[in-house]
Amino acid sequence: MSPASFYANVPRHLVAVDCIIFGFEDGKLKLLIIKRKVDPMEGAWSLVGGFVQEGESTDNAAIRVLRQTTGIQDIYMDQLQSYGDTDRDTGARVISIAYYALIRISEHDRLLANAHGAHWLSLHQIPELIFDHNKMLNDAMARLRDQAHFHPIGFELLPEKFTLPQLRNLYEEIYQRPLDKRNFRKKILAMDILEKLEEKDKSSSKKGAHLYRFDRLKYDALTQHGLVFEI
Amino acid sequence: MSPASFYANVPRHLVAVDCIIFGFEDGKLKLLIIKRKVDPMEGAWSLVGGFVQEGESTDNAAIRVLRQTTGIQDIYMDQLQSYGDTDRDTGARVISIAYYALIRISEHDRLLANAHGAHWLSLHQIPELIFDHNKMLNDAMARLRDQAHFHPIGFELLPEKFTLPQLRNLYEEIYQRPLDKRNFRKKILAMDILEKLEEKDKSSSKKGAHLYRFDRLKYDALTQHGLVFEI
DNA sequence: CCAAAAGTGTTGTGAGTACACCCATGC
DNA sequence: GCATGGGTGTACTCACAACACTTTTGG
Repeated sequence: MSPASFYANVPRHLVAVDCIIFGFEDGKLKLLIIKRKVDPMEGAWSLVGGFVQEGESTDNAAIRVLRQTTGIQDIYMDQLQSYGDTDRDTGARVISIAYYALIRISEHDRLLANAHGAHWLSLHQIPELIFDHNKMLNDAMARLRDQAHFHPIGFELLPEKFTLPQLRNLYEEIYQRPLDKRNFRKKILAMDILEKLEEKDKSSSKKGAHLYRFDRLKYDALTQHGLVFEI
Repeated sequence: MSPASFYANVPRHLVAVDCIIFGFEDGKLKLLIIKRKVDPMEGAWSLVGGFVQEGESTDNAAIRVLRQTTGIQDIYMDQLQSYGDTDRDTGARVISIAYYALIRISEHDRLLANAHGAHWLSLHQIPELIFDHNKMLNDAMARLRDQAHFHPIGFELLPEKFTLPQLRNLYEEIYQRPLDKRNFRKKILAMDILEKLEEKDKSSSKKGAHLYRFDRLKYDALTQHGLVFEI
C-alpha cells in the first residue's frame, strides 16, 4: 500500500477552535464572549472561535482566532480538550478543540475587545451559549481550579503589580469559597516568590495596601530546588 | 450569509485517534503497541490508532479503533488531549486526538491482542515510537498519575479480586516510588471502600494474602457524603 | 525448621485551620 | 474621631511519615 493510498479516501472534517477566555476585574472572574455573526444561531452568545486553516497548527489557530476576533494577543493559553460529538454543531459536523486563556483586563484590551464586538461578562451572569459551549466553560472552570491549585497561573489574571487582598480575592473567586486572610498571607509569603514593593495601592482603602510583584525567575529557581507551589 | 456558505469553502482535515492503552501484569505497568502496517514508517512501533469516520464521534472512533485493532472492548477510556502540529505526521497533515485507556490484562485479552499483532511492553522497555507518540505516552503517564491520586481508577487495571500487596505494587508502579506497607493499608482501608473476601490468594506467598473487591456502590455513596479518595 | 511474604501500632512532626485585635488614613 | 479596609500571631488538630516485629505455611 503506498502512502498516497493510505491517506487518500479518508474522510476529512471541519475542525474548529473555541477559546474560553477568563479575565479578572472589579474583584470578579469574567468571561469574554461574543454575539455570533453567522447562521445558524446568529445573534446568540458564543465563545470566540473559528476554523483551523490548512497548514496551520491548532495552537496557532487558537492564537489567530483570538487576535482576529478580539485584538488580544500574547497571553497565557493552553489546550483544554477536544469536543467531537457528531451533532454538537447544528450547522455541520465540526470537531472543536477548546483552548482556555487567562488575560489581564486593561483599558487597552477592553477597547480592543469592544471594537470587535466582544463582551466581558461576570461568570455569574453567563447566558445560554450556543452548542456545547456551556459545557466547555464548565470544563474550563474545573481546569482553572485544578491548575490554580498547584501552578502560579493566578498572576496571569492580575496586573503586574497587585496587592495581597487582590490576590486573595482572585483565589476566592476561582475556588468559590472564602479564604482566611492571615493564613493566605502566611502561605503565599512563605513561598518567597513575591517581591514586596515600596508603593501602596490606595484605591480600595484609606490605609492602602502594599503592592507586590510575582518574581518568576525566583519561582523558577526555587521550583528547581523542590518548591511546590500550592494555594 | 446562509448556513451553507458559512461552512462551505472551509478547509477540511484528516482527524485521527490514537490510544495509549495501559495494563498491569506481573507487577509491572505495561503499554499496548503495534507494528505499523502502512507507509510511511511501516514496521515501526506505534500506538493503536485510526481515522475518524464520517458521522462518527471521536469517542466512538477511539472505541472502534481499539476494538478493530486489538479485539479489546468495554474498558475505561478517556480523552487525553489533541495534537495539532502541522508536521506531526510525516505522511500527511493529520490532527490526532489521543485517548488513554486502562485495561485488565487477562488471557482473553492477551490472545485477542496477539491475534491482531499487538504487544504488551513494560513501560521501561518502550522503544522509539512513530511521530509524536512518545510525547503522547509521556502526557498520558502524567495524566494517569494525576488521575490515580484522587480517583479510584487503579481498580480498572486489576482483576475484580485483588490483594492489598498487589494494589500497593500497582500504585508504586504508577508513582514510581515505594510506598510504606503499613501506611498504605491504613489509608486505603480507612476509606472503607473495599470488601474483604474470605478467600486468600496464595500465588505469591505461602501465607497467602486476603483478596479484596472494590465496592463501587459504597464508594459512590460515600463520595456523595464528602469522601475524597486519595492515595 | 526456615525462608518469604503478609499482616499489625505507635510516635513525632509539620501543615492546615480557626480565630480577634490593632493600625493607618481620608473624610 | 470614626469608619474602612490592611495587617499581624498563636494554639489546636489531624494527617503523614518513619519505623520493626510477629504470623503463617509450603517446601
